[in-house]
Amino acid sequence: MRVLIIHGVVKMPLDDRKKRILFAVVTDYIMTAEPIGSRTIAKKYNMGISSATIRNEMADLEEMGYLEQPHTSAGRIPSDKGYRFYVDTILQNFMKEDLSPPPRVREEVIAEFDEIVKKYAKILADITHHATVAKMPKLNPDKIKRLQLIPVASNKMIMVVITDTGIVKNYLLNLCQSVDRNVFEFLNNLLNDKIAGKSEKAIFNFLEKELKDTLGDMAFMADELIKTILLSLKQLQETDVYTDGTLHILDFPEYKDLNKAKNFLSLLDNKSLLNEVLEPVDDFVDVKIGRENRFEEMRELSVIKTTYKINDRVVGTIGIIGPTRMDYRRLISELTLMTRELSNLLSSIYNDEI
Amino acid sequence: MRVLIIHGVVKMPLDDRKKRILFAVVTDYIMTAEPIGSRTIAKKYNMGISSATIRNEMADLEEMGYLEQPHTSAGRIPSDKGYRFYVDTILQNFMKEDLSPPPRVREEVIAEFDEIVKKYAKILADITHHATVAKMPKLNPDKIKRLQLIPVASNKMIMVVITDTGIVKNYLLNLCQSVDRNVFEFLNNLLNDKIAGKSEKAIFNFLEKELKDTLGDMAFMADELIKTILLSLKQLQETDVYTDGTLHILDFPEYKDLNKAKNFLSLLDNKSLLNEVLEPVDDFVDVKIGRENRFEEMRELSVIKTTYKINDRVVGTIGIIGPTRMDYRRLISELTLMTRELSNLLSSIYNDEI
DNA sequence: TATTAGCACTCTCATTCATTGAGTGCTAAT
DNA sequence: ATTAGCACTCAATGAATGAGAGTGCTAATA
Repeated sequence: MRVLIIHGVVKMPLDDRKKRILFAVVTDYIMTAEPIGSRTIAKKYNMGISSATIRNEMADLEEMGYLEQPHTSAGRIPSDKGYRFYVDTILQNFMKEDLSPPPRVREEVIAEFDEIVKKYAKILADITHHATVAKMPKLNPDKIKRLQLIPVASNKMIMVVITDTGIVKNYLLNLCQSVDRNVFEFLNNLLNDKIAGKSEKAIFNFLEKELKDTLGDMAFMADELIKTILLSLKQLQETDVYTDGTLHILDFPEYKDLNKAKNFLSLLDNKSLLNEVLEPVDDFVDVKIGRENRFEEMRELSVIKTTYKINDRVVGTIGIIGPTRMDYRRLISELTLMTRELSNLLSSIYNDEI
Repeated sequence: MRVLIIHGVVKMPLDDRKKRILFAVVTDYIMTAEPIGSRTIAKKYNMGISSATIRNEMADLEEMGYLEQPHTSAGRIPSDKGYRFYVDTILQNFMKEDLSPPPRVREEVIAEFDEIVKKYAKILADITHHATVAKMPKLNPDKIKRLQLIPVASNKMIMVVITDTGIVKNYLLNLCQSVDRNVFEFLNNLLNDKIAGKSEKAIFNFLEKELKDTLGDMAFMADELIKTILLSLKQLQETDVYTDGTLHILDFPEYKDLNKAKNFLSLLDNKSLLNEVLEPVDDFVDVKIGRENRFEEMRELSVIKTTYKINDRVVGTIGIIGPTRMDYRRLISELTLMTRELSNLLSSIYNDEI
């Protein structure tokens, strides 16, 4: 445990009574969104001490940075540091608890990877009444499992790219000449030989040097093929961010101010920022409170996030985002449960055979 | 022209002076969002008549239903009927104008159909500062162009469904037994023979009666195939609605009230309602003002929409949605221009050869 | 020494009230 | 038919006010 030494006096950061008062402030503020005063604490959370004593303790807590006062004659509210203390305590308790999930009945699914993740993000938003964010996997080129060209007209074909997590992307190719149908098998074999499962470097090498020669009298389609394959590589490495339940934030009293609401909603529209926010963590669950977030725009927001996996391999992140005043205990619990289920489901579908 | 007969007196609905006053009110209100009074009109739009005369005319216009008064001592604002008159006049003028579009440089595109439409909806939202809505095509089963099964593991395969507009859907199939790779050609030929381009009835017939027999010793995969094909048929007939620029509405003074804003945003989240709202029209451009919309929730909203096409075949709808106070003239113009471009682009990519 | 009661003080919030200003309808004059 | 003039209406604004909740400090108490 960290110890503060001030003026030569060894001082434990928080004695038990301070801790209880801090918790009372945090939990009450989470519920009511109103600053809470010494008298209220004394009455509501019967502590067995008078409001005056609590007043003194609160002054201490404020000095230590755990509490803040919106203005002189208001009650106190938790600071980021206060929430942090609260969350750390909660997380410790979570760790101790038995985390084996009540396994739910698995539903029948035929859906794309993204659809499944989106569905879970939606459910999570529904049950938590918060905005949720999900990040879809980013893939390495060597995760390409198969490439398939499908003819759709004499001078058009569709290229389907399949990755090891079953993600499918497709691209329409317009060719300047017609292609005979029976060359497709040759092309498909060629592409799968040279690209599927190969490293980015090997793929580039093949595209630059070998492809044109190998194609022989079909060299006219080389450019279109190269362009499309490069595009697909680029797109596979783009991560997709999905949000749901964004309108829930309008129910929070902190966003009765339209401008604040607008800023938050804009932020939730900013996919590239969310993408960074959702960088995977290897912790059990990661909580960033207020200014702990790297972005200035998020100084009044908290993010609870965790990763979802396929057979213990991290493939994406899912999170909850809201004002710093949030019910961390409940949300952490809901998030971890949903994520565990999602991971189970994905693992059972996209098992390592694919 | 329609004529009102009241108490035996033949009365033209709007003489020229009334028309000019009505237009002044509409255009001013569109800009300022403030009720406008007789004196302001007299000064700002120098009509050559006094405010008192305008006052009398406005009283008439109100009686006729073209104007409304928010409260006794406020100015007037246009009613739905007033906007309707304004819009009809505008549309007449639009019809007369030369509508040949200034053809822009066509950019290089490799993207899916949906992506292109979304991109145009986004641009439209950006330039109009309004929420835009786009409806993607709904497809008939007989528009399936190709079905392709792609093996990805011994007991897994992906089914790719391609329609005549290049829409690609894909489904992962989990089989209970392994399938030898060289049966795929047989399966692909079978499916394309029996399903691609066929009517819904013929497809059902094939799935129910022929499939199992034809498969022979691969009958074990029949159920999975049937399930997947039926799902894809269902999904192809689902229309997709996409929205963009929804946050622009928070800039309108009518949505400074958080509850109104929330209702509007929720409505824009309601895909199935938007889907109905965007039912295609065969008009040049369709404007629904306030209560002209079939939905009670939209009584204070207007929708401007039109269809986009591939070679004169309607494939989807794109629209602008906002408060009844909107700049109809400008928005109609922007919408029609963008839509014409979109149609051109789509026609050039998905020409009838596909 | 730690706690508590008591009190003066601060600050927000809701309410009230008067004022202002834009707009109207009506009437009488042009 | 048009306009000037006037009394009237109503929403919006801002100042004044009081209530209420909370604090910090001091002195009394266990």
